Amino acid sequence: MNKYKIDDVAKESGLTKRTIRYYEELGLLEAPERTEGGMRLYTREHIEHLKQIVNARDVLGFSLQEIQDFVRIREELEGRKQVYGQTVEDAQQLQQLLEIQTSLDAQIRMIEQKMEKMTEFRQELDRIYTRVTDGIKKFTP
Amino acid sequence: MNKYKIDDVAKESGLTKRTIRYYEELGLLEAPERTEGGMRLYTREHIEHLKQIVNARDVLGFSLQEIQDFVRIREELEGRKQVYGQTVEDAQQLQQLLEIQTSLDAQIRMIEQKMEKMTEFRQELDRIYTRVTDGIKKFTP
DNA sequence: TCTAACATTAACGTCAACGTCAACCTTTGC
DNA sequence: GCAAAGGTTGACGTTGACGTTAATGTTAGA
Repeated sequence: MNKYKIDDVAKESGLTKRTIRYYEELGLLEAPERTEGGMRLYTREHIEHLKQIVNARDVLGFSLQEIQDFVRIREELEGRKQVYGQTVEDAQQLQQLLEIQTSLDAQIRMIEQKMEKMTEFRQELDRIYTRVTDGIKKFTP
Repeated sequence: MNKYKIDDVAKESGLTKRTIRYYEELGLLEAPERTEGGMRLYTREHIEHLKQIVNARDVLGFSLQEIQDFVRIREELEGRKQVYGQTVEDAQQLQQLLEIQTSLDAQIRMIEQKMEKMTEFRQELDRIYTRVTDGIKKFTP
């Protein structure tokens, strides 16, 4: 089966059920299909998406608000696809793309800055590490 | 003068006075010297230390607790220096160094994992960026 | 020396990001 | 077909990381 209930999703993502619902409530995670009775039915895509969110949260230290900004970009791109058939004005479409590009630019610059700082931090750790191993050598000739 | 009062430190570090005192309360920042009347007098070292904390917090997304772990390592190393004169048993010193080394190992591995994930994230951004610029090209031949 | 400008502690307030609990409804396995 | 297991929506509780305010003391400069 390719439909998952919330507890399956919780187990695979490492999040609690509460958190998963909370992310949906915030608009971070797309609201899944429901059964007749109201039970949420997730797809693989939801799970992958959640893993990305966890990544951004834990690894990049993004707030849920910041992640929201990122998700919005993704959704605007998806949204564009859906209206492809209808004749949305070209100028407007272009305008939208340019805005997304600006947003992306900012995000990429931010990531690069973070990686730079992280490298610095790593080097600091390395320096300390060297000092420690040198110290150990003195005791174990 | 090489002594700073809390407002100077606040201005240079970008933190509020409240936050600076809070970090001291948590043990993140070393308690500074005081005047007769009880006013805190910081040194350049305090300021640099604070900047590192801000970096770890904002860039690496560390919680104050995680930063605390890092600060502890630094302090244990400094602490070792101070007792250098006294005859602390060699075996004990070595033991301490080995513990620090283990701690550092874990931290370095964590950082490396974060950088890996960050690279993934960057690539994802690049992919999206490409799609967007391709979309723009279609409108501007 | 006296006052305006800044510091200190203590205590309560706030906001994000969930945890937890209750009351109730669905599914599932025997 | 029925009980146990699991899901749903509120709603209130908690924790971390500070903000804010009050009451009071300290410094610096005219």
